[in-house]
Amino acid sequence: MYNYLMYKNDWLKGSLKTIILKLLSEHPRMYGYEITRMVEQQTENNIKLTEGALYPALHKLESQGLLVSQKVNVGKRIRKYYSLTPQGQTAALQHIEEYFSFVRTMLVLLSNKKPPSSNP
Amino acid sequence: MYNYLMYKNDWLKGSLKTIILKLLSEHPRMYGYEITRMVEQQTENNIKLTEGALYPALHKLESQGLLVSQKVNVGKRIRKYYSLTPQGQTAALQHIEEYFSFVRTMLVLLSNKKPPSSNP
DNA sequence: AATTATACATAAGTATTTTATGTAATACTA
DNA sequence: TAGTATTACATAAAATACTTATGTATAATT
Repeated sequence: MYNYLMYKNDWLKGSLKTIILKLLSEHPRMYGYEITRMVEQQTENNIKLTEGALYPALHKLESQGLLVSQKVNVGKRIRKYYSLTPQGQTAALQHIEEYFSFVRTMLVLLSNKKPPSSNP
Repeated sequence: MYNYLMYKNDWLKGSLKTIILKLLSEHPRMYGYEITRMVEQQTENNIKLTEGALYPALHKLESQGLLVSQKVNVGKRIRKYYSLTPQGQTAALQHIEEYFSFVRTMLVLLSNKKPPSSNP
């Protein structure tokens, strides 16, 4: 139905980790589905995460020790809540800082105006 | 020696096309090596394109009709100059616009502050 | 003479994402 | 109450883009 994102380009590639770390740094614990919903809500449906990308990314971050998960029964269904480990907290802050730095660099590159022509 | 970029992350993935289109929209023609140099210069070495990524990207943009190339002999060496086709010009403007829109969206997501705690 | 810079190119390997598929409970609606 | 949509997890094949490595060759510098 939907692509990964409204933006047809690949800009979001590599930003999934950044988004996950950011949301978890603002919320004590979240589960996967909740993350997709919150991203849609906060970006007014401009960014839509796909499950096929999100769940493996969460698993990887957990295997790297940045996240821990906890399964919680909700009725007969299971929710898997993720939260940042202490290591993950540090990594998240640094990661987000670096992202801003990256964006600043890209904006320098993309905001550059054509240099004045050498003709008078 | 260097990675694709100083930023160890994958944020630049998918932005290579954007960078190429931007530089070519500001310069009537450029060749690959020149693009890598200009990106380094303008980003103070924060972004370094690798040839293994750049050349295939240029080829692809050309095959898509956004660029045309022209080989020029410089001494005994060959330079391959690229420039935007009319279609490429339009695409570049739109692409860069969309990139800014994407960045704005990401910044909304990543600048969100923790909502005030419900405790008094 | 040797190294660095210029200038192109491709190919194997890796990583990330898309797309598709699967399972199952719960909620809504016609 | 039957069908659809939503919630909620997961994985696997295919596509894609990039890194890393390699190759060729000229020109400039040390």
